[in-house]
Amino acid sequence: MPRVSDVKRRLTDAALDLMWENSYGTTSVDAICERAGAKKGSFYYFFKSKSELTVAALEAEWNKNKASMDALFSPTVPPLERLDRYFDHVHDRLAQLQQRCGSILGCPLLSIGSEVSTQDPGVRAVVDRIWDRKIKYFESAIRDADAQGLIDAPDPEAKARALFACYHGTLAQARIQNDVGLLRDFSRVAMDVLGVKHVTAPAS
Amino acid sequence: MPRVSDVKRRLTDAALDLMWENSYGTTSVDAICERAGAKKGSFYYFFKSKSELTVAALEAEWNKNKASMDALFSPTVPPLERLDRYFDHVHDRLAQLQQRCGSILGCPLLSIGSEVSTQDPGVRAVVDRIWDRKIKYFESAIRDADAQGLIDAPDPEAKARALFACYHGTLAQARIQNDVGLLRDFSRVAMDVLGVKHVTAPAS
DNA sequence: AAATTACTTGACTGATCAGTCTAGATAGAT
DNA sequence: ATCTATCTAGACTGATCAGTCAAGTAATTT
Repeated sequence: MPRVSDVKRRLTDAALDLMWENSYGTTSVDAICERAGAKKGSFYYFFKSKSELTVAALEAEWNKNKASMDALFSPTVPPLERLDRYFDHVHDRLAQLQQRCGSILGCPLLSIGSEVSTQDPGVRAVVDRIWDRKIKYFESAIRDADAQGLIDAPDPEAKARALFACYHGTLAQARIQNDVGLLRDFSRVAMDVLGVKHVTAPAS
Repeated sequence: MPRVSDVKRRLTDAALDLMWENSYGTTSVDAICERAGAKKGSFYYFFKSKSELTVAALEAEWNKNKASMDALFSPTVPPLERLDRYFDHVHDRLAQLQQRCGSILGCPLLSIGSEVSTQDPGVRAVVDRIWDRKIKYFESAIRDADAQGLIDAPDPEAKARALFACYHGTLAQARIQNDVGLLRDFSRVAMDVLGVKHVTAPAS
Protein backbone atom coordinates (compact mmCIF):
# COMPACT_ATOMS: atom_id res chain seq x y z
CA MET A 1 0.00 0.00 0.00
CA PRO A 2 1.40 3.36 -1.06
CA ARG A 3 0.99 6.53 0.89
CA VAL A 4 -2.13 7.41 2.74
CA SER A 5 -3.60 10.88 2.66
CA ASP A 6 -5.83 12.79 5.00
CA VAL A 7 -7.63 14.48 2.14
CA LYS A 8 -10.73 12.40 2.65
CA ARG A 9 -11.05 13.64 6.21
CA ARG A 10 -10.27 17.21 5.19
CA LEU A 11 -13.01 17.02 2.58
CA THR A 12 -15.66 15.78 4.99
CA ASP A 13 -14.64 18.39 7.54
CA ALA A 14 -14.82 21.18 5.00
CA ALA A 15 -18.15 19.98 3.67
CA LEU A 16 -19.76 19.84 7.07
CA ASP A 17 -18.45 23.27 8.03
CA LEU A 18 -19.73 24.90 4.88
CA MET A 19 -23.08 23.13 4.79
CA TRP A 20 -23.69 23.81 8.44
CA GLU A 21 -22.91 27.48 8.17
CA ASN A 22 -24.66 28.01 4.85
CA SER A 23 -26.66 25.19 3.29
CA TYR A 24 -26.32 22.07 1.22
CA GLY A 25 -27.46 23.83 -1.93
CA THR A 26 -25.10 26.77 -1.71
CA THR A 27 -22.09 24.65 -0.85
CA SER A 28 -20.40 23.80 -4.11
CA VAL A 29 -17.94 21.00 -4.69
CA ASP A 30 -15.44 23.63 -5.79
CA ALA A 31 -15.82 25.48 -2.50
CA ILE A 32 -15.41 22.28 -0.51
CA CYS A 33 -12.23 21.45 -2.40
CA GLU A 34 -10.84 24.92 -1.91
CA ARG A 35 -11.42 24.90 1.83
CA ALA A 36 -10.01 21.38 2.11
CA GLY A 37 -6.97 22.33 0.04
CA ALA A 38 -7.76 19.56 -2.41
CA LYS A 39 -8.35 19.36 -6.12
CA LYS A 40 -11.44 18.17 -7.93
CA GLY A 41 -9.73 15.01 -9.06
CA SER A 42 -9.10 14.00 -5.47
CA PHE A 43 -12.69 14.75 -4.54
CA TYR A 44 -14.05 12.42 -7.18
CA TYR A 45 -11.39 9.86 -6.43
CA PHE A 46 -12.77 9.51 -2.90
CA PHE A 47 -16.45 10.22 -3.47
CA LYS A 48 -18.83 9.37 -6.26
CA SER A 49 -20.90 12.50 -5.80
CA LYS A 50 -21.66 15.47 -3.61
CA SER A 51 -24.48 13.45 -2.11
CA GLU A 52 -22.14 10.63 -1.07
CA LEU A 53 -19.67 13.09 0.39
CA THR A 54 -22.48 14.51 2.48
CA VAL A 55 -23.39 11.10 3.82
CA ALA A 56 -19.75 10.55 4.74
CA ALA A 57 -19.49 14.00 6.31
CA LEU A 58 -22.50 13.42 8.53
CA GLU A 59 -21.23 10.01 9.61
CA ALA A 60 -17.82 11.50 10.34
CA GLU A 61 -19.41 14.23 12.43
CA TRP A 62 -21.30 11.60 14.38
CA ASN A 63 -18.10 9.69 15.05
CA LYS A 64 -16.41 12.84 16.27
CA ASN A 65 -19.22 13.50 18.72
CA LYS A 66 -19.90 10.01 19.94
CA ALA A 67 -17.28 9.98 22.69
CA SER A 68 -18.53 13.14 24.32
CA MET A 69 -22.12 11.94 24.01
CA ASP A 70 -21.14 8.75 25.80
CA ALA A 71 -19.52 10.77 28.54
CA LEU A 72 -22.41 13.17 28.93
CA PHE A 73 -24.90 10.33 29.07
CA SER A 74 -22.84 8.11 31.31
CA PRO A 75 -24.99 5.95 33.61
CA THR A 76 -22.88 7.29 36.47
CA VAL A 77 -24.63 10.64 36.06
CA PRO A 78 -28.15 11.07 37.49
CA PRO A 79 -30.52 10.68 34.55
CA LEU A 80 -32.09 14.12 34.41
CA GLU A 81 -28.70 15.68 34.91
CA ARG A 82 -27.48 13.92 31.77
CA LEU A 83 -30.02 15.80 29.73
CA ASP A 84 -29.22 19.06 31.49
CA ARG A 85 -25.55 18.70 30.82
CA TYR A 86 -26.17 17.79 27.21
CA PHE A 87 -28.26 20.90 26.60
CA ASP A 88 -25.58 22.98 28.26
CA HIS A 89 -22.90 21.36 26.20
CA VAL A 90 -24.68 22.07 22.91
CA HIS A 91 -25.47 25.59 24.03
CA ASP A 92 -21.84 26.27 24.80
CA ARG A 93 -20.64 24.84 21.54
CA LEU A 94 -23.10 26.86 19.49
CA ALA A 95 -22.26 30.03 21.39
CA GLN A 96 -18.60 29.41 20.70
CA LEU A 97 -19.25 28.79 17.00
CA GLN A 98 -21.20 32.03 16.93
CA GLN A 99 -18.07 33.89 17.99
CA ARG A 100 -16.29 32.53 14.97
CA CYS A 101 -18.93 32.79 12.27
CA GLY A 102 -21.46 35.26 13.55
CA SER A 103 -24.45 32.95 13.53
CA ILE A 104 -26.13 30.43 15.75
CA LEU A 105 -26.01 27.42 13.48
CA GLY A 106 -28.47 25.01 15.07
CA CYS A 107 -28.26 21.33 14.26
CA PRO A 108 -26.72 20.32 10.93
CA LEU A 109 -28.79 17.16 10.82
CA LEU A 110 -31.96 19.20 10.90
CA SER A 111 -30.85 21.92 8.51
CA ILE A 112 -29.41 19.57 5.94
CA GLY A 113 -32.08 16.93 6.50
CA SER A 114 -34.91 19.38 6.10
CA GLU A 115 -33.35 20.82 2.97
CA VAL A 116 -32.69 17.63 1.06
CA SER A 117 -34.96 14.99 2.55
CA THR A 118 -37.59 15.13 -0.18
CA GLN A 119 -34.95 14.91 -2.88
CA ASP A 120 -32.03 12.83 -1.68
CA PRO A 121 -32.90 9.43 -0.18
CA GLY A 122 -29.28 8.69 0.70
CA VAL A 123 -28.80 11.76 2.83
CA ARG A 124 -32.23 11.37 4.35
CA ALA A 125 -31.36 7.82 5.36
CA VAL A 126 -28.16 8.80 7.11
CA VAL A 127 -29.88 11.63 8.95
CA ASP A 128 -32.54 9.17 10.09
CA ARG A 129 -29.92 6.70 11.23
CA ILE A 130 -27.91 9.19 13.28
CA TRP A 131 -31.11 10.73 14.62
CA ASP A 132 -32.14 7.30 15.94
CA ARG A 133 -28.80 6.78 17.61
CA LYS A 134 -29.01 10.11 19.37
CA ILE A 135 -32.55 9.45 20.54
CA LYS A 136 -31.24 6.32 22.27
CA TYR A 137 -29.31 8.52 24.70
CA PHE A 138 -32.48 10.41 25.57
CA GLU A 139 -34.42 7.19 25.81
CA SER A 140 -32.16 5.52 28.33
CA ALA A 141 -31.94 8.67 30.45
CA ILE A 142 -35.73 8.83 30.45
CA ARG A 143 -36.08 5.17 31.29
CA ASP A 144 -33.66 5.56 34.19
CA ALA A 145 -35.49 8.63 35.42
CA ASP A 146 -38.74 6.69 35.29
CA ALA A 147 -37.20 3.79 37.20
CA GLN A 148 -36.06 6.20 39.89
CA GLY A 149 -39.54 7.65 40.13
CA LEU A 150 -38.41 11.10 39.00
CA ILE A 151 -40.87 11.13 36.13
CA ASP A 152 -43.75 9.06 34.91
CA ALA A 153 -42.87 7.72 31.47
CA PRO A 154 -44.69 4.54 30.52
CA ASP A 155 -43.32 4.78 26.95
CA PRO A 156 -39.73 6.03 27.19
CA GLU A 157 -39.11 5.77 23.47
CA ALA A 158 -42.06 7.94 22.57
CA LYS A 159 -41.10 10.44 25.26
CA ALA A 160 -37.57 10.53 23.93
CA ARG A 161 -38.75 11.17 20.39
CA ALA A 162 -41.06 13.92 21.54
CA LEU A 163 -38.34 15.60 23.58
CA PHE A 164 -35.87 15.26 20.77
CA ALA A 165 -38.29 16.89 18.36
CA CYS A 166 -38.93 19.74 20.79
CA TYR A 167 -35.24 20.28 21.25
CA HIS A 168 -34.59 20.40 17.54
CA GLY A 169 -37.38 22.87 17.02
CA THR A 170 -35.70 25.09 19.54
CA LEU A 171 -32.35 24.68 17.79
CA ALA A 172 -33.97 25.57 14.47
CA GLN A 173 -35.60 28.63 15.91
CA ALA A 174 -32.28 29.69 17.42
CA ARG A 175 -30.72 29.42 13.97
CA ILE A 176 -33.45 31.29 12.16
CA GLN A 177 -33.56 34.10 14.70
CA ASN A 178 -29.82 33.96 15.41
CA ASP A 179 -30.56 33.96 19.09
CA VAL A 180 -29.30 31.65 21.81
CA GLY A 181 -32.02 32.78 24.20
CA LEU A 182 -34.47 29.91 23.91
CA LEU A 183 -31.58 27.46 24.04
CA ARG A 184 -30.42 28.79 27.37
CA ASP A 185 -33.77 28.02 28.96
CA PHE A 186 -34.49 24.78 27.19
CA SER A 187 -33.81 22.68 30.23
CA ARG A 188 -36.96 23.98 31.90
CA VAL A 189 -39.03 23.20 28.81
CA ALA A 190 -37.53 19.73 28.76
CA MET A 191 -38.53 19.13 32.36
CA ASP A 192 -42.08 20.19 31.47
CA VAL A 193 -42.17 17.83 28.52
CA LEU A 194 -40.94 15.05 30.75
CA GLY A 195 -43.39 15.93 33.50
CA VAL A 196 -40.72 16.12 36.18
CA LYS A 197 -42.45 15.83 39.50
CA HIS A 198 -40.57 18.06 41.89
CA VAL A 199 -38.13 20.65 40.58
CA THR A 200 -36.95 24.23 41.13
CA ALA A 201 -38.97 26.29 38.66
CA PRO A 202 -42.44 25.09 37.68
CA ALA A 203 -45.46 24.94 39.91
CA SER A 204 -47.73 22.45 38.10
CA MET B 1 -54.78 51.69 -15.81
CA PRO B 2 -54.52 49.07 -18.52
CA ARG B 3 -55.22 45.42 -18.00
CA VAL B 4 -54.34 43.70 -14.80
CA SER B 5 -52.81 40.26 -14.68
CA ASP B 6 -52.77 37.50 -12.10
CA VAL B 7 -49.24 36.49 -13.01
CA LYS B 8 -47.84 37.95 -9.83
CA ARG B 9 -50.09 35.72 -7.74
CA ARG B 10 -49.38 32.72 -9.94
CA LEU B 11 -45.66 33.28 -9.48
CA THR B 12 -45.84 33.46 -5.68
CA ASP B 13 -48.06 30.39 -5.60
CA ALA B 14 -45.72 28.42 -7.81
CA ALA B 15 -42.68 29.52 -5.85
CA LEU B 16 -44.12 28.51 -2.52
CA ASP B 17 -45.28 25.14 -3.85
CA LEU B 18 -41.89 24.30 -5.30
CA MET B 19 -39.84 25.59 -2.39
CA TRP B 20 -42.03 23.84 0.12
CA GLU B 21 -41.89 20.53 -1.66
CA ASN B 22 -38.21 20.73 -2.57
CA SER B 23 -36.10 23.60 -1.26
CA TYR B 24 -35.18 27.19 -1.92
CA GLY B 25 -31.88 26.25 -3.50
CA THR B 26 -33.23 23.69 -5.93
CA THR B 27 -36.14 25.85 -7.01
CA SER B 28 -34.96 27.77 -10.04
CA VAL B 29 -36.53 30.90 -11.43
CA ASP B 30 -37.05 29.02 -14.69
CA ALA B 31 -38.97 26.29 -12.88
CA ILE B 32 -41.12 28.83 -11.06
CA CYS B 33 -41.94 30.54 -14.34
CA GLU B 34 -42.78 27.28 -16.03
CA ARG B 35 -45.17 26.18 -13.29
CA ALA B 36 -46.75 29.63 -13.19
CA GLY B 37 -47.12 29.70 -16.96
CA ALA B 38 -45.15 32.91 -17.12
CA LYS B 39 -42.06 34.06 -18.91
CA LYS B 40 -38.81 35.27 -17.40
CA GLY B 41 -39.48 38.83 -18.45
CA SER B 42 -42.71 38.89 -16.50
CA PHE B 43 -40.95 37.46 -13.47
CA TYR B 44 -38.41 40.27 -13.44
CA TYR B 45 -41.06 42.80 -14.26
CA PHE B 46 -42.78 41.99 -10.96
CA PHE B 47 -39.82 41.02 -8.79
CA LYS B 48 -36.30 42.30 -8.53
CA SER B 49 -34.85 38.94 -7.57
CA LYS B 50 -35.58 35.41 -6.49
CA SER B 51 -35.06 36.56 -2.92
CA GLU B 52 -37.76 39.25 -3.22
CA LEU B 53 -40.14 36.81 -4.83
CA THR B 54 -39.63 34.52 -1.86
CA VAL B 55 -40.45 37.28 0.57
CA ALA B 56 -43.63 38.01 -1.38
CA ALA B 57 -44.50 34.32 -1.56
CA LEU B 58 -44.20 33.87 2.18
CA GLU B 59 -46.28 36.97 2.86
CA ALA B 60 -48.91 35.77 0.39
CA GLU B 61 -49.04 32.40 2.08
CA TRP B 62 -49.54 34.11 5.41
CA ASN B 63 -52.41 36.15 4.00
CA LYS B 64 -54.03 33.01 2.63
CA ASN B 65 -53.87 31.36 6.03
CA LYS B 66 -54.78 34.24 8.25
CA ALA B 67 -58.54 33.83 8.02
CA SER B 68 -58.50 30.21 9.08
CA MET B 69 -56.04 31.00 11.86
CA ASP B 70 -58.43 33.66 13.13
CA ALA B 71 -61.28 31.17 13.07
CA LEU B 72 -59.31 28.41 14.77
CA PHE B 73 -58.12 30.76 17.49
CA SER B 74 -61.43 32.52 17.95
CA PRO B 75 -61.97 33.66 21.56
CA THR B 76 -65.31 31.86 21.39
CA VAL B 77 -63.42 28.57 21.51
CA PRO B 78 -62.09 27.31 24.85
CA PRO B 79 -58.38 28.20 24.89
CA LEU B 80 -56.79 24.77 25.01
CA GLU B 81 -59.20 23.56 22.38
CA ARG B 82 -57.95 26.27 20.05
CA LEU B 83 -54.52 24.72 20.13
CA ASP B 84 -55.90 21.23 19.73
CA ARG B 85 -57.91 22.22 16.72
CA TYR B 86 -54.96 24.02 15.20
CA PHE B 87 -52.73 20.98 15.50
CA ASP B 88 -55.47 18.85 13.96
CA HIS B 89 -55.93 21.32 11.16
CA VAL B 90 -52.25 21.33 10.25
CA HIS B 91 -52.08 17.57 10.54
CA ASP B 92 -54.98 17.17 8.15
CA ARG B 93 -53.56 19.59 5.66
CA LEU B 94 -50.16 17.94 5.64
CA ALA B 95 -51.71 14.49 5.32
CA GLN B 96 -53.71 15.74 2.37
CA LEU B 97 -50.65 17.27 0.74
CA GLN B 98 -48.88 13.97 1.23
CA GLN B 99 -51.50 12.29 -0.94
CA ARG B 100 -50.64 14.65 -3.74
CA CYS B 101 -46.86 14.85 -3.53
CA GLY B 102 -45.81 11.81 -1.56
CA SER B 103 -44.09 13.64 1.25
CA ILE B 104 -44.93 15.19 4.58
CA LEU B 105 -43.73 18.72 3.92
CA GLY B 106 -43.57 20.25 7.39
CA CYS B 107 -43.59 24.02 7.76
CA PRO B 108 -42.28 26.09 4.86
CA LEU B 109 -41.22 28.87 7.19
CA LEU B 110 -38.92 26.51 9.01
CA SER B 111 -37.55 24.71 5.94
CA ILE B 112 -36.92 27.85 3.97
CA GLY B 113 -35.88 29.87 7.00
CA SER B 114 -33.41 27.30 8.16
CA GLU B 115 -31.95 26.99 4.69
CA VAL B 116 -31.39 30.65 3.93
CA SER B 117 -31.31 32.47 7.23
CA THR B 118 -27.53 32.76 7.43
CA GLN B 119 -27.33 34.08 3.89
CA ASP B 120 -30.43 36.08 3.07
CA PRO B 121 -31.39 38.78 5.58
CA GLY B 122 -34.54 39.69 3.67
CA VAL B 123 -36.03 36.23 3.77
CA ARG B 124 -34.92 35.76 7.34
CA ALA B 125 -36.69 38.96 8.32
CA VAL B 126 -39.99 37.95 6.78
CA VAL B 127 -39.83 34.52 8.38
CA ASP B 128 -39.22 36.21 11.72
CA ARG B 129 -42.11 38.57 11.19
CA ILE B 130 -44.64 35.88 10.28
CA TRP B 131 -43.30 33.64 13.02
CA ASP B 132 -44.02 36.39 15.54
CA ARG B 133 -47.55 36.86 14.26
CA LYS B 134 -48.27 33.17 14.58
CA ILE B 135 -46.86 33.02 18.08
CA LYS B 136 -49.40 35.68 19.06
CA TYR B 137 -52.19 33.15 18.52
CA PHE B 138 -50.50 30.72 20.86
CA GLU B 139 -49.79 33.47 23.33
CA SER B 140 -53.37 34.64 23.70
CA ALA B 141 -54.67 31.09 23.96
CA ILE B 142 -52.13 30.45 26.70
CA ARG B 143 -52.99 33.67 28.49
CA ASP B 144 -56.68 32.81 28.40
CA ALA B 145 -55.97 29.30 29.65
CA ASP B 146 -53.97 30.78 32.50
CA ALA B 147 -56.76 33.19 33.34
CA GLN B 148 -59.19 30.29 33.49
CA GLY B 149 -56.86 28.41 35.80
CA LEU B 150 -56.34 25.58 33.31
CA ILE B 151 -52.60 26.06 33.36
CA ASP B 152 -50.04 28.03 35.30
CA ALA B 153 -48.27 30.37 32.89
CA PRO B 154 -46.75 33.43 34.55
CA ASP B 155 -45.00 34.35 31.27
CA PRO B 156 -47.41 33.52 28.42
CA GLU B 157 -45.12 34.89 25.73
CA ALA B 158 -42.22 32.70 26.77
CA LYS B 159 -44.51 29.69 27.03
CA ALA B 160 -45.88 30.42 23.58
CA ARG B 161 -42.41 30.66 22.08
CA ALA B 162 -41.37 27.41 23.72
CA LEU B 163 -44.47 25.59 22.53
CA PHE B 164 -44.08 27.01 19.06
CA ALA B 165 -40.48 25.82 18.90
CA CYS B 166 -41.48 22.36 20.07
CA TYR B 167 -44.20 22.18 17.49
CA HIS B 168 -41.90 23.18 14.69
CA GLY B 169 -39.35 20.62 15.73
CA THR B 170 -42.04 18.02 15.44
CA LEU B 171 -43.01 19.32 12.02
CA ALA B 172 -39.40 19.21 10.91
CA GLN B 173 -38.97 15.67 12.13
CA ALA B 174 -42.15 14.67 10.33
CA ARG B 175 -40.69 16.08 7.12
CA ILE B 176 -37.31 14.46 7.49
CA GLN B 177 -38.75 11.07 8.36
CA ASN B 178 -41.76 11.48 6.08
CA ASP B 179 -43.98 10.35 8.91
CA VAL B 180 -47.12 11.94 10.31
CA GLY B 181 -46.93 9.86 13.46
CA LEU B 182 -45.44 12.36 15.88
CA LEU B 183 -47.77 15.01 14.54
CA ARG B 184 -50.82 12.98 15.36
CA ASP B 185 -49.87 12.84 19.02
CA PHE B 186 -48.51 16.33 19.37
CA SER B 187 -51.48 17.56 21.33
CA ARG B 188 -50.43 15.47 24.30
CA VAL B 189 -46.89 16.82 24.14
CA ALA B 190 -48.29 20.33 23.97
CA MET B 191 -50.35 19.77 27.09
CA ASP B 192 -47.21 18.56 28.86
CA VAL B 193 -45.27 21.62 27.76
CA LEU B 194 -48.08 23.80 29.00
CA GLY B 195 -48.34 21.91 32.26
CA VAL B 196 -52.07 21.31 31.93
CA LYS B 197 -53.35 20.50 35.37
CA HIS B 198 -55.97 17.82 34.98
CA VAL B 199 -55.90 15.75 31.84
CA THR B 200 -55.63 12.14 30.67
CA ALA B 201 -51.87 11.58 30.52
CA PRO B 202 -49.52 13.31 33.00
CA ALA B 203 -49.21 12.74 36.71
CA SER B 204 -47.29 15.62 38.40
C1' DA C 1 -57.68 57.49 -32.90
C1' DA C 2 -53.75 58.39 -30.54
C1' DA C 3 -51.20 58.33 -26.55
C1' DT C 4 -50.12 56.11 -22.32
C1' DT C 5 -49.59 52.71 -19.09
C1' DA C 6 -49.11 47.84 -17.90
C1' DC C 7 -47.56 44.03 -18.99
C1' DT C 8 -45.31 40.09 -22.22
C1' DT C 9 -41.87 37.91 -24.99
C1' DG C 10 -37.81 35.16 -25.54
C1' DA C 11 -33.20 35.49 -26.93
C1' DC C 12 -29.05 36.57 -24.59
C1' DT C 13 -25.00 36.88 -21.11
C1' DG C 14 -21.49 35.40 -18.20
C1' DA C 15 -20.97 32.83 -14.12
C1' DT C 16 -21.14 28.69 -11.85
C1' DC C 17 -22.61 24.07 -11.38
C1' DA C 18 -21.62 18.76 -10.78
C1' DG C 19 -19.11 15.63 -12.75
C1' DT C 20 -15.28 13.56 -16.35
C1' DC C 21 -10.95 12.40 -18.03
C1' DT C 22 -6.14 11.83 -19.03
C1' DA C 23 -1.75 12.33 -17.61
C1' DG C 24 1.05 12.23 -13.98
C1' DA C 25 3.31 11.94 -9.18
C1' DT C 26 4.58 9.38 -5.01
C1' DA C 27 5.60 5.77 -1.99
C1' DG C 28 5.71 0.97 -0.41
C1' DA C 29 6.40 -3.94 -1.98
C1' DT C 30 9.36 -7.07 -4.44
C1' DA D 1 15.44 -0.65 -9.49
C1' DT D 2 11.10 -1.15 -10.90
C1' DC D 3 6.48 -2.16 -10.48
C1' DT D 4 1.98 -1.18 -8.90
C1' DA D 5 -1.60 0.67 -6.20
C1' DT D 6 -2.90 4.97 -4.32
C1' DC D 7 -3.59 9.32 -4.96
C1' DT D 8 -3.15 14.20 -7.36
C1' DA D 9 -3.49 17.72 -11.00
C1' DG D 10 -6.25 20.64 -13.49
C1' DA D 11 -8.23 21.42 -17.96
C1' DC D 12 -12.59 20.37 -19.86
C1' DT D 13 -17.79 19.58 -20.81
C1' DG D 14 -22.47 20.59 -21.19
C1' DA D 15 -26.14 21.94 -18.33
C1' DT D 16 -28.17 25.20 -15.63
C1' DC D 17 -28.12 29.30 -12.99
C1' DA D 18 -29.91 34.29 -11.89
C1' DG D 19 -30.54 38.15 -14.12
C1' DT D 20 -30.79 41.65 -18.56
C1' DC D 21 -32.76 43.78 -22.33
C1' DA D 22 -34.96 45.65 -26.38
C1' DA D 23 -38.90 45.08 -28.79
C1' DG D 24 -43.71 44.09 -28.81
C1' DT D 25 -48.82 43.81 -27.40
C1' DA D 26 -53.04 45.09 -25.34
C1' DA D 27 -56.31 47.61 -22.49
C1' DT D 28 -57.56 52.25 -20.87
C1' DT D 29 -57.55 57.09 -20.82
C1' DT D 30 -57.94 61.43 -23.35
